[in-house]
Amino acid sequence: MKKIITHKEFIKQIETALSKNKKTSINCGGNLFNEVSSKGLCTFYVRIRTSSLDTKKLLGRFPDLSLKEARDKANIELTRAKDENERQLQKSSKPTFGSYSSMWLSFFKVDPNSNDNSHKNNKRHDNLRASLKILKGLDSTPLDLINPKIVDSVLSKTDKTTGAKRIAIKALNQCLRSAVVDGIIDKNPCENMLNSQGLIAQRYRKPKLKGYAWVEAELLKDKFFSKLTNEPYIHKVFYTFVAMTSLRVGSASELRWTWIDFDNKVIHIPAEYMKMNREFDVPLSDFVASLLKRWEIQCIREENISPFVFYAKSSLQKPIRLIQVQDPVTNNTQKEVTLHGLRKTARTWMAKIGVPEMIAEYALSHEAKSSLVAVYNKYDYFKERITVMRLWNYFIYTQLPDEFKNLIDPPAQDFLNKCKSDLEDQLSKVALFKSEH
DNA sequence: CCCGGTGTAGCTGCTTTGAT
DNA sequence: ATCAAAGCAGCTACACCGGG
Repeated sequence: MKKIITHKEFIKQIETALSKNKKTSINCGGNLFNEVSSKGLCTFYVRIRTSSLDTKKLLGRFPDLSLKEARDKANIELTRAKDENERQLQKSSKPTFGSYSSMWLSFFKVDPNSNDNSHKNNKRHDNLRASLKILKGLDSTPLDLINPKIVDSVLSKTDKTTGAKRIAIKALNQCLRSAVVDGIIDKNPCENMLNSQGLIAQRYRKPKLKGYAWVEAELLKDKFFSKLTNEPYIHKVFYTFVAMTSLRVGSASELRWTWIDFDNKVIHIPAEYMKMNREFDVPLSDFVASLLKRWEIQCIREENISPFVFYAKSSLQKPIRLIQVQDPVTNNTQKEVTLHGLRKTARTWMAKIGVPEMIAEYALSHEAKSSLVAVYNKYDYFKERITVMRLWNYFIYTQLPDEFKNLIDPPAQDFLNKCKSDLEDQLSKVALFKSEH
């Protein structure tokens, strides 16, 4: 290493260099040197040499900048370069996203020889693999250099749908979270990539939905039933059943013939098939009874003997897959109605015809508003619900197109008349109540 | 190559808990 | 006593896959 020269020596060298009228370099030691140009400009430079680069950086000109000042400046630059280099070295020691993610992914691969995970399959693994494929552009990036901006630029180059990209970001986050736990990176900069309000987040965020879609009861015919007239028999029975009983689709899909008591006019649903593990009795109206009876006869005629009222296509021993009945509804109604939304429809209608809050809530199998009431009030309003259900089912019946009405034995005319007058009575009571206030 | 079946993620809305 | 946040269970959407 060149020894550090003194101020006196430096001045002397500058003078000789200037007199030469020729480009000369004066080495001042410690990576600092001064280049004297042919035109007499004396410029200080510091040489910065690390593993990745070898360059000189301009510090200033003599005599504006003294030798001492230049040396101080040079030292600052050198230490900064050294730090930078160390960070770079550290960075490059981190594994790349490609290598880490493939290791991470292999964890989800189900080992067929292990009897521990016999209930699993490779769906999850395959889905994650698909997401990582979308992020292939990140494979050569070290883990600690991944940030939302880079992810965004990689994603914008692919032609996948926004939904697929969003899922890819979720997968990326899961992977990076694992990397944090493994101690490879300190934090995941993409953690809030989908949650924050930034421009990048907005590009991938899912538009918020306003609850489950539903329509007013009066629109059920046009917006729901009429759009499903071409569905198979079993689906039509399911839709009518769900609309009339206002059960959750999960409970309805599990319905077994043994739960239905035609004699006592009740459907008894065991606790394990209801939300919150509460057993639930549904009053069986004449409409629903007829609907189910005719369906049962049809099943026997077609020799589809199943413990389930709504059985799966794949096996008579399995309940119907919800997606089977769900998809036609979402597709045919242009997402204006969902099966769960029918409960809202029923609840709104009941409020409109003046059914007391308590009875309506029980009809939908909701817990009483106050837990104190729930503890002391064991009465389940079953008797009252019989009437409510009869009126609601009569109303649904009036909403059914012919293709659905055919599923039910034509009720006796005087029964229909009674339902009609009962409903009108109830409506007039509400009208009176309204007019007095 | 399409159609229907499948598991999972994320979301919704009810229920419970906790704070005032 | 009241209200809002957190927790939880169920619902829908999504992407994939295998069989026709």
